[in-house]
Amino acid sequence: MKAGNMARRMSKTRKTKDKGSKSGKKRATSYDVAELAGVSQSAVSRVFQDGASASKAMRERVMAAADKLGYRPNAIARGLITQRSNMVAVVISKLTNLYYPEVLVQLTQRFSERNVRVLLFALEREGDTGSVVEQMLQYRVDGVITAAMFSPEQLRTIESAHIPVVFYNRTSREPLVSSVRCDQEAGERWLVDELVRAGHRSFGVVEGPEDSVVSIERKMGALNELTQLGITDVTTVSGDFGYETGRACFSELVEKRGNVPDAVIAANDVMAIGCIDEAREGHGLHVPDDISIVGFDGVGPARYAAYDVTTVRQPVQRMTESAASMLLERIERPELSPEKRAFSGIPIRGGSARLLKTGE
Amino acid sequence: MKAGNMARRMSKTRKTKDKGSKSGKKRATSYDVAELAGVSQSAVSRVFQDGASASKAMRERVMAAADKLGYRPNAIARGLITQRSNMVAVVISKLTNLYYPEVLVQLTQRFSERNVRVLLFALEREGDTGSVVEQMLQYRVDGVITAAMFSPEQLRTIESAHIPVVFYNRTSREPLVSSVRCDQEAGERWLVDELVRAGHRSFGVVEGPEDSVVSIERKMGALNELTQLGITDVTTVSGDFGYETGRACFSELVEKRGNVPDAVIAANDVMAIGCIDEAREGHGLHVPDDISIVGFDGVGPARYAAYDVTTVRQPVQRMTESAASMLLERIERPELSPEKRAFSGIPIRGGSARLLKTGE
DNA sequence: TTGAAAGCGTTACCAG
DNA sequence: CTGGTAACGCTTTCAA
Repeated sequence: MKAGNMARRMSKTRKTKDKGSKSGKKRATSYDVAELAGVSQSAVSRVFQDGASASKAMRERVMAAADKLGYRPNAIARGLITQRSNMVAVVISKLTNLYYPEVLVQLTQRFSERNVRVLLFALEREGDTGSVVEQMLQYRVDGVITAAMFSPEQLRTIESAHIPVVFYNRTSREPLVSSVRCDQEAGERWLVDELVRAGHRSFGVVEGPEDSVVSIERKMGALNELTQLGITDVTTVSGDFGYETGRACFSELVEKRGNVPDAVIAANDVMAIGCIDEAREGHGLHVPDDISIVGFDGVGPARYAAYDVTTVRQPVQRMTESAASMLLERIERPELSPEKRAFSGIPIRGGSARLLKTGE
Repeated sequence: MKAGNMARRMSKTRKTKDKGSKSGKKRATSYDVAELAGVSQSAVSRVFQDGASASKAMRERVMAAADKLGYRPNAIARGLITQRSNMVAVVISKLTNLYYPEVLVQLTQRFSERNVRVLLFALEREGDTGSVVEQMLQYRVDGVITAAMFSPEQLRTIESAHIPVVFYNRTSREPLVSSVRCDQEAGERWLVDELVRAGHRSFGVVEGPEDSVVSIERKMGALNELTQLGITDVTTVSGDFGYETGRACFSELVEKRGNVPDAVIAANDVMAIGCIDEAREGHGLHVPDDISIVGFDGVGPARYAAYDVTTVRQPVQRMTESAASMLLERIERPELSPEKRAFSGIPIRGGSARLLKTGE
């Protein structure tokens, strides 16, 4: 029973011999450090842990040996024994509104601060989720944040592995999953209310890709509120969240109606900008005198002087912060029940819509 | 010597007993599958490998058992024994031109296709590289793609761990590192040449953050070519790649000069757009009749009708593809020497600059 | 083709 | 506080 371990230590010893202190071929292990420091391997392990018990003298000897050898604890090996990879999966797809590059960066930073690494998955089509699920499970991620949809079956697969999931701006019908989202219905309601208050009566609605949940939420939010207010002159067309289809949609809208509506509600800022350009160039209209155009998101270009889009900004910072902590909490305490958080968007009164002054 | 292993198998057996086929508490291992299939653990391992030798019968038995148990090979354990994590680090920073959200997505997809996972690192400040290096080494990534700078010392640290590195749009003075970049000097040269050919004689140059290598390359590319052509009436101001500073820079430029230059060369499209807005709104100028303004990157907003920026587009697709394959090649064959690839940008003649017609 | 056994580099547990 | 030893879940010889 001891033989095995002796053999191991011997082989270690051999390895250490045939390498200099720096440029050796294989990376140093805790055994190498232990040997150099003249202590046990367990001691080395403890020195590199958080709540470890190690005397000051020990700590110093070990540290000295460690950085002489360029030793770094192997996170892979650690993950194997602790059953914690300290990695979370972040899933995005083409349909994910990447007009916020910050989302990814901020999420990563939030996790970094808490000593958690991010394994990034990008889906070509939304349908690729299958292999992604497979991969995250193989890599034993501790949790998942997804801005893409998973099928109920995939969700069950993940859940059966006891991996907590947080949806980002994707509300799932499943009641038992956690999510963080911007309250898009409320945002659309604000936009519609303001437009109607200012006298707009006929509307065009430009929706995004048919399979985007975000787009559907926004469209329904707007349509419901319009109905609520008794507005029936509403025409809907759909694009893909991109600038070009924004332009195309505007023309299609006008053609379909046979006239220009009082206002256009676009599913996002980029399409709103497309609409503005097409209204101006393609139809000689003045924005907002002839027509009001509003978007959603509050991305950078919406603030460019040429557009100054009236929109609702997503509180990205708070959303990412929230998503990260919800996930980490659930990793720490798996018994926690799912939770859905919705953040209100921030209304922005730009020059692209003719609204009443605040307080009027 | 045998005792240890017996104990192991016994404990496995026990575990299997107290769990149903699906909702058990712990995840199934190859031992569990082996037992259920009535074969050895090695056999299971082989079935889940690529070039393995396993009879058809065996394969079927094992597969059946495996998905009854919801078994998935543990990539962490595999990495430990094979010394290959199949993960690469991708490093970005705030200064990284994230106006291309695609870069990250495409890189990730390129790696995915080749069965390699991406570990994402985002730096708050460029200075944070220290802990990032530490983390990538701890996680034993097989390679690194970085769009942030590393100090020579950090570079040596990584190299001494025999981890190949590819720089993305960061040329390093070090001759021994691989890199993929857009040839920004050439791009700026094209812009300057076209402007001068069309009669522009006085210039403003708007550079980005002082510590951004990309910005410096672009500025130097433009200044050198201007000098080359004998143009001396050049004023330089600097911003931070953002829209607001683009606007501020334009005003600063005019104030500093006491007049309006014939053309402005901005370090990127976003600042060019800022300049255009400020020229129009702040100074009542007409673009391009009163002044020509050019940018760099070829981002989406540069194509919006209100700006139509004359610019040079980076061939993002080819660059990411190239970066990914360069890195994977070097992971496969560590003896390969470093290589630097520069891709020409794609000139775009937009309406923001008064240029001669092609062929004139 | 198959199975037994030895690691991979850690942490966890248990005596001293 | 310290050291010895058993996992963790896999791949990889080496015999059979």
